[in-house]
Amino acid sequence: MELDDRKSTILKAIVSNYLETGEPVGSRTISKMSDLGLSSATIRNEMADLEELGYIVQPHTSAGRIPTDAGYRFYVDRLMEEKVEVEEERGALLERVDRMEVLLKQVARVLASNTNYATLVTAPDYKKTVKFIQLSLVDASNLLAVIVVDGNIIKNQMIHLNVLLDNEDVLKFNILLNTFLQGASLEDINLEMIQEMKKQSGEYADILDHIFQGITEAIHEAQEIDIYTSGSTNFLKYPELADVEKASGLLETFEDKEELNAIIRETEAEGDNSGIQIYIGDESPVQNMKDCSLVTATYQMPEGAKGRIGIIGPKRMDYKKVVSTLKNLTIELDDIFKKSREVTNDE
Amino acid sequence: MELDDRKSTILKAIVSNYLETGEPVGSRTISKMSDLGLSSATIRNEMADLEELGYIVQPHTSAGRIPTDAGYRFYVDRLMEEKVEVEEERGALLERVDRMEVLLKQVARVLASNTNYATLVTAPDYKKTVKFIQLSLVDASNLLAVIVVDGNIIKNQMIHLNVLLDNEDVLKFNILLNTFLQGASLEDINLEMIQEMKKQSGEYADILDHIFQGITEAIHEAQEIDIYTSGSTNFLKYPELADVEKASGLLETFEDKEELNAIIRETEAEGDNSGIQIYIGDESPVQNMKDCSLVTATYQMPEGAKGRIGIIGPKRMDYKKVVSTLKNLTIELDDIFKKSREVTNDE
DNA sequence: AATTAGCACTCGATTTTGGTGAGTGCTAAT
DNA sequence: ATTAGCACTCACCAAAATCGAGTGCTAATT
Repeated sequence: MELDDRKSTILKAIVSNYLETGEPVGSRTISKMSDLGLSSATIRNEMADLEELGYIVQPHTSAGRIPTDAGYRFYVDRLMEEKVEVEEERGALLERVDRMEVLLKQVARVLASNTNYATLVTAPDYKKTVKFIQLSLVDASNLLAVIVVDGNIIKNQMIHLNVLLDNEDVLKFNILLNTFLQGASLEDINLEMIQEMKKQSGEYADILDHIFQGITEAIHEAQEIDIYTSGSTNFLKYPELADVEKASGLLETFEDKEELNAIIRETEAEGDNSGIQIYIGDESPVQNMKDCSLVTATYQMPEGAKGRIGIIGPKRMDYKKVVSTLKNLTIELDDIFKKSREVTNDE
Repeated sequence: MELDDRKSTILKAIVSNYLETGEPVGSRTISKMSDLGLSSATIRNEMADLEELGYIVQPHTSAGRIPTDAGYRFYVDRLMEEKVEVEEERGALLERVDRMEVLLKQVARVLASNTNYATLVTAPDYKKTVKFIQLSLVDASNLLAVIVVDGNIIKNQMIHLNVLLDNEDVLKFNILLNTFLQGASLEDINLEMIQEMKKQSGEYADILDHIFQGITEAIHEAQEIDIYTSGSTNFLKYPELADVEKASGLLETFEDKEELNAIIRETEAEGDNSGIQIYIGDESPVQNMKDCSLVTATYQMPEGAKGRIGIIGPKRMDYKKVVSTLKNLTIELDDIFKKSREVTNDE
């Protein structure tokens, strides 16, 4: 199934040309464009072969050829020389921001406006163990619970009280909570643990119940996976996706964070080397996206937590540019994390 | 410019019919549909008058009539009898949720799925005075600032330290901060105030600087206006909006929270009685939305803070249903707020 | 044996044509 | 004031005609 040099060259020419123009490309075009110095007739013969091998198809008789998924795949794997080389000079795409949430939103936005595709960014998957818990009395009837999770994710929960507590009580609770929960991973915090704590707290058992409820909610919240998107309207810029049918399917998928998350998780499962993964057409995990390609990259925080950046666009996508932009962005992002350990924070 | 009864009846018939079918409606249809017992010829004469008055137009010669913006306006103001009456029995559309953020997202979602239009919901405009500030030492080099704003909005900020502080220092800061800032409205917290505090803190001035920076950021964040949207893909369901041109304009507007916010603010400015406002076509504040109608309603929290719920759809929209749904939702929402003062919280 | 020129052929895209019918405006009769 | 009647308009649709890019095949060329 390996292609000889000439076929490769021709396939590459076809794909490149199609990526640029979006029109099926004919033998004459290739004959003139490539430096092989072959007539269109010869090219035609080769194209017939490439079609038989499954790399290209004719949308209809008497039209030029367009790449199949396999054709794109071959192009991406073997033919596309990455001009990447991390364009140092272009300098920073990202503005340094301390808040994780804002930073990742920015990444999604910058990527979308740089590539003109739809983008998504997942928050890093922290270890998620409890680092610190604090209750404080905001006023007579409101207790504020603050939970700091590894990676400095902070969650708050306001707890309404129907008994009066003084600061001393609160202090006691704080000690109790921290003794039990500090260092515990979120998944491990379960009913047993809570039962045990209640036992130790004696008289305060029912208030504690109330408090636990709040804390549990906050913990659930901390476990939610955040996902940021941008540029979903870019779908409409590409004629091959712009019909109502497809576009609304895509946009719905893109609005549904749950599903997006499932998708991105799935891609994550795949073993990975360079950090860049490309899913072309039917290779992608979701039916709705069969006319699209998905390209993802992994970024990493100094502590090892990883997150993903991805773009979704038409199969006829500027893969070179996308891969290059993605690489640059992850590098920049890694860098920001490295340099800015000093400030991290909430939500 | 007032219409006699007959013209009104005819106009109403035209609009109703058009809302249902989306097709231009002809004289024969009206003649048969209405109970006026008039021939199509008579209707035709009346329609000619209505056209002259600017309430209806023909998309082309030899087509039926469709309402103009003025026609819709007249319908909405005078002809549409609201079947509303708050459908008690239908019961709760909303699930009770404590977290404001989740609740409002839910409102947007429910509204979108109930009406099949795009929806947006703004967070209530709290008074925004500082209720409580607390610093705590998370670990040796991280200080956590928690700020609770009136309405129980909570913001966190992690502050990295390059000096060692002990709990006593932190306690001192807490007292200082609360003395100065408690009860202050966010807008009032300015440089002068901070200068003053620094003076009083003496030796700790430069650490305080660092801390203020964090707090200021958190306050800025608290001032951001949250806006939640849902169902933007519904635009594509309406043929009159589904061409790429318009749809992408709308979707972009809808993705841009800044702009949305500006829009909703603008509508707010308008004096208002029933809480429901309707903007038809060109009446709407944004060019992109000239083929749409915007309907907004105001909800209110017991403390008086107000927020808005809105839907955006094609001009040919089921105004009755929308108004009714909107009214029911705001009532339900007001109710939830009333009943659930006990728990409020973060973000 | 590989390449190429030449040619008939295919088929989507675009334009042209003509027919159909819903709906109108106007006039004359009721 | 209303209505029946009629000529007229024009979007819409389908069928037919035209066009041209691009093909596959064959026979000639290197």
